[in-house]
Amino acid sequence: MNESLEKYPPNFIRSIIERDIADGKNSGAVITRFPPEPNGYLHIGHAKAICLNFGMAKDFDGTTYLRFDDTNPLKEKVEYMEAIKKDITWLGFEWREVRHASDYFEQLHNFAVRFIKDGKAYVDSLTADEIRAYRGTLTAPGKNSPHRDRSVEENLDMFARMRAGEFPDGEHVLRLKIDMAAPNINMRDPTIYRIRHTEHHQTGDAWCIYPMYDYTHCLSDSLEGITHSLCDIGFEDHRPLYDWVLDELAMNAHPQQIEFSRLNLQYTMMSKRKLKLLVDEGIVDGWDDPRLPTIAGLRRRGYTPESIRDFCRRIGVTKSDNNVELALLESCLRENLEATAPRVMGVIDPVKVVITNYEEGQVENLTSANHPKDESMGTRSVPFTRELYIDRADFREEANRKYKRLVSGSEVRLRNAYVIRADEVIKNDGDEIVEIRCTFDPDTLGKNPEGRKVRGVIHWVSAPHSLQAEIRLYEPLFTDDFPDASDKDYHDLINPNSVTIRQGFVEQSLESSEAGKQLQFEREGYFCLDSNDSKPDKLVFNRTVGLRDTWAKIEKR
RNA sequence: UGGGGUGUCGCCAAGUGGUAAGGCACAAGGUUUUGAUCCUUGCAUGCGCAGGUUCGAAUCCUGCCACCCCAGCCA
Repeated sequence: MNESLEKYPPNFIRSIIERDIADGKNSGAVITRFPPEPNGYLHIGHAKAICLNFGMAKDFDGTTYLRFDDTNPLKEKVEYMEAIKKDITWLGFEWREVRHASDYFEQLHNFAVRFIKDGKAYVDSLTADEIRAYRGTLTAPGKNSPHRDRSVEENLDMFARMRAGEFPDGEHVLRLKIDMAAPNINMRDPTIYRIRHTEHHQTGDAWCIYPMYDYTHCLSDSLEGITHSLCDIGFEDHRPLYDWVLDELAMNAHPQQIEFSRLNLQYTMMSKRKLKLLVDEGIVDGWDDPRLPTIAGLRRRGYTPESIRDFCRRIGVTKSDNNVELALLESCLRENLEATAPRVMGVIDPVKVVITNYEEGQVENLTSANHPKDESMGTRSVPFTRELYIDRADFREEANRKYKRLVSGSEVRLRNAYVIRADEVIKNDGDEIVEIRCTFDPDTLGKNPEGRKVRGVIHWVSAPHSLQAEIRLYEPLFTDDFPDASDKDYHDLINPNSVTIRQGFVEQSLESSEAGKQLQFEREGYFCLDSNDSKPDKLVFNRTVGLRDTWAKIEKR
């Protein structure tokens, strides 16, 4: 993929950065950060943020920090941090440095003490419920806490004792003293520290008070010298608080927070909380289940980093609500795989074909191109024998002229091999076809027969040489196109056919295929070996995505 | 009902006062030993609605309308 093509097309964030550079703001530097909380796996919505943060910085010769927003030890795990790093790297991005919000705990604490000394923060001893009641509502102003006017000395003393562990969880909090009547609820004396007697995955038992997001994020950004702090639109009305904290502290660096809208993708959900439920309830196979929109799931399914980056570029960056069609993601995938995936043959729903005029025991090694347009991908040898498998959908006893496959009494081309004619059908007691007896025309290898036109081409494998394989076909996990927006419980929206298991046969050359390597099963779609379940003696393939299927559309009419 | 946002083709999205890019999807045709790919063509007298300013408005002004987000000691 061309470097310049990888650049983001025009968008409002790019415009802001360009203007800042032109104005000489930040001496022309562009420093961004990707700040995930390690409380779950990354999904395609995060990919949008990753591509934006890393991509934008790269486009302007800037750099990007990976910062774990680890201010809530109750929900976070090192396992998630490792998974996040792996996913970002796999997507093709390099961070300048890994940081943690917890790296700044000491500085954050010092700033808090400064706020107290300046009379701009106080220890509140109301319960959580009382704080909520005092906050007021969307339309009614809040009331001042009775503890709001504690003296600086008392606040200092109590905050020190909070840190020293003298109080149980929930007994006190530290709040900023702003304005309980502010129309923006985020400005009604936000809580910035709470007591949590919990071990932290990075700082161990060094702390029993932990700073909250709004307070931590802006200061972490400032301390790192972030120039453009890109976040999702949910934080738009937190921006006044972001700016307030930095202004009150007169921080040297005051990053600019810019909000963009989250990705909404058809037939899936992006909420980390709900994804975790799907995993915890066993509705899916784990965070890397190929039906999930997680980066790990997409990877296991067979998606490529290039296709995901391309997708993120094509969906653009705006502040408007969006409902992106799955077809766009799939189109990016197919475009990438069309060019890069070697072709092979695999039969998903096999039925036996016997070529009655082909000598028993004979084996011809036919040469097949690995790609129809890219000769550099080379060729491979595919064995042809008397007994083959073809797909059930590629044979009909009767059909009209639109059907261009094998029909009783007529001919079809076997891909990369001969033209055959169907002579006889053998069925079992259940009226199910068990064998199709055919004859082949030996003069049709690499050339068209004389005097007649053969319209169809179907794929096949040699019965004695092919390898048995489990093939997993996927459909969307949800039946509703935007399950997150549905009124119904998500359990009632699960697609019962989200995975279909088939026992098929694939050509011999796949014996040594590696997990995750993309292949095209000709006429079927793109597949890869499952990284978790495939074994040398039990191959398991995931269908990443099917080929565009014009025939299915015609047939539907 | 307070505050903050958003409204350009079925979906995404450029556009920043000079007469509606592009992609996906869809449709029609051509090539083809993948009903794939590729190629060609078509697809908004119109930019939430109504007024106004202007020679000229998706872009500026006014007033409406619709939708989304916010009341964690989560991020």
